[in-house]
Amino acid sequence: MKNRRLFWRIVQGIETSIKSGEYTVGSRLPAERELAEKFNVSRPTIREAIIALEVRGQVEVKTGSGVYVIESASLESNVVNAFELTQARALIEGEVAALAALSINDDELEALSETLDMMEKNQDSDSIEEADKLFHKIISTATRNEAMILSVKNLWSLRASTREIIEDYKNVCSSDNKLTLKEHTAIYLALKEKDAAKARLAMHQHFNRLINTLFDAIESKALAEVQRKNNEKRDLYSLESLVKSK
Amino acid sequence: MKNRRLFWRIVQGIETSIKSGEYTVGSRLPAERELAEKFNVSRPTIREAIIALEVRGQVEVKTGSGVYVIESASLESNVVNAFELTQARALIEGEVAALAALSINDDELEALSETLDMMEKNQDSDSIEEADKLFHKIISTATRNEAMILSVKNLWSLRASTREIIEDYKNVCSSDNKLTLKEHTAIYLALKEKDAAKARLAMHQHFNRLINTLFDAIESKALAEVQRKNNEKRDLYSLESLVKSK
DNA sequence: TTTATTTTATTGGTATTACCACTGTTTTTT
DNA sequence: AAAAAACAGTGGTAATACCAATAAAATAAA
Repeated sequence: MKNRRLFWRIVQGIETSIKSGEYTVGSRLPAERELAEKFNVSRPTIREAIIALEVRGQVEVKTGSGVYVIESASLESNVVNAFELTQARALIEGEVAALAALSINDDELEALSETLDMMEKNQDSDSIEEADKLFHKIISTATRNEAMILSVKNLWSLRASTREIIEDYKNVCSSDNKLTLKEHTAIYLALKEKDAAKARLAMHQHFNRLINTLFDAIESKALAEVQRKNNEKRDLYSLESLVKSK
Repeated sequence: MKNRRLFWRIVQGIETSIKSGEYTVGSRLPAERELAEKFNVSRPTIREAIIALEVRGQVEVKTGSGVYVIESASLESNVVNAFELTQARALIEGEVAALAALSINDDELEALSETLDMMEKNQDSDSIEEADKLFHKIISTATRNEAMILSVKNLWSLRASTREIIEDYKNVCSSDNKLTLKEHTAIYLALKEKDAAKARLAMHQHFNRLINTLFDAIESKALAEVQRKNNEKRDLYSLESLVKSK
């Protein structure tokens, strides 16, 4: 997890300065020579950091003028909370399951079955998360649709990107891993029957339970004010209004 | 469109070398000093290019050892064809429409209506594409779910990333823009009624027609051998087997 | 001979310096 | 007052040197 190379430290430093508002959107960063002095590194190192920021789409470099902070720079990732992510996963992976039911093969079914065993035998949270990840990955692969696979992958990296979400998920999964196993099994059976509608439904139920557990987990540790907001949102993120209208 | 800064040329050069198979996946790139000589630039410039490639996730740098090509580096973009993309958009944006139906407001409905006008009045393909893009973007925004919005955005950038897909889409959209307008209107009306199921269905029908048009367009210009393959795939990408099972 | 250790060459990591090209401002000229 | 020229500041690139980590080769030990 350590940033070995020096320029990553600079990237991090500049990023936090952008987030904190020290360098406002659209404004110019200090000159490379100044930044070099400020961070006590050489100018090439500063340049490397700026290029990394540029490739990430956070700054824009104008020759002869300066380095400017792009608008929609930093904020994007943090606005996604665990509920939004879970709802998105429910809807997208629901369709993924339905699609996979039509084209999954015996090898993949076998691989799915193994992840169930893995989840049943190992009780440590790392192994469970590993099995969980593999389970969903196998199903997305079974769709034979690279665009769907990429979408699922993007959602997963979104989950991994935010510390807050990681925390929330960890609490939920490790506590109720028996439920998770049960739901995974239901999905597996639906896929085995090649029943698209049933697979979609099972996937929805899996995530719907996850959403409710998330709410309970957060409520149990949250302040009263937060509770109010969540109760208002509970309807918003619930799948039930969507499911019933089918 | 020109790559002003020198290191972008190097990035491009190395990328094409990776794609062409000159540098195979997992293998080591030539040393920085060699690359500098090969491209006739200085070593710092090579380093900048490598950092850009690293941030993009195409290579991995191991201190003291070398620069290695990441596995999933080159292939991703090209394996997604127009059919896969359209199927994925159908399924995901179908759910997006259903979700949006529950939370869309009057301002957004008004904005949607304007895109319909725009598409009706302007007949040039650029304006139509602009209106199309805006239409789908407004709906995704109406979900109030950043993860869904991001997913739609990712699919759009996937569309823009592959020249082949752009070509295919351009043929379809400009030829049948009256159909597109009609289908967009149906989606709009369903959203106005706040009918999630109807919105999803309308979105599915929109993309299902697109898939079929894509097949026809490609068949009309393709060779006999390609035709055979496509006919086999037609079932695979069709939504009908999914829709009927609901 | 096999294994462990040391040496050595190679590679990336960083710093320093210098000079160029581009940009925006200031000053000078018209 | 407007246009042109000079200037200072910025990023762009190059060259060089030395450091640190790695991996391969040579050596020593078993």
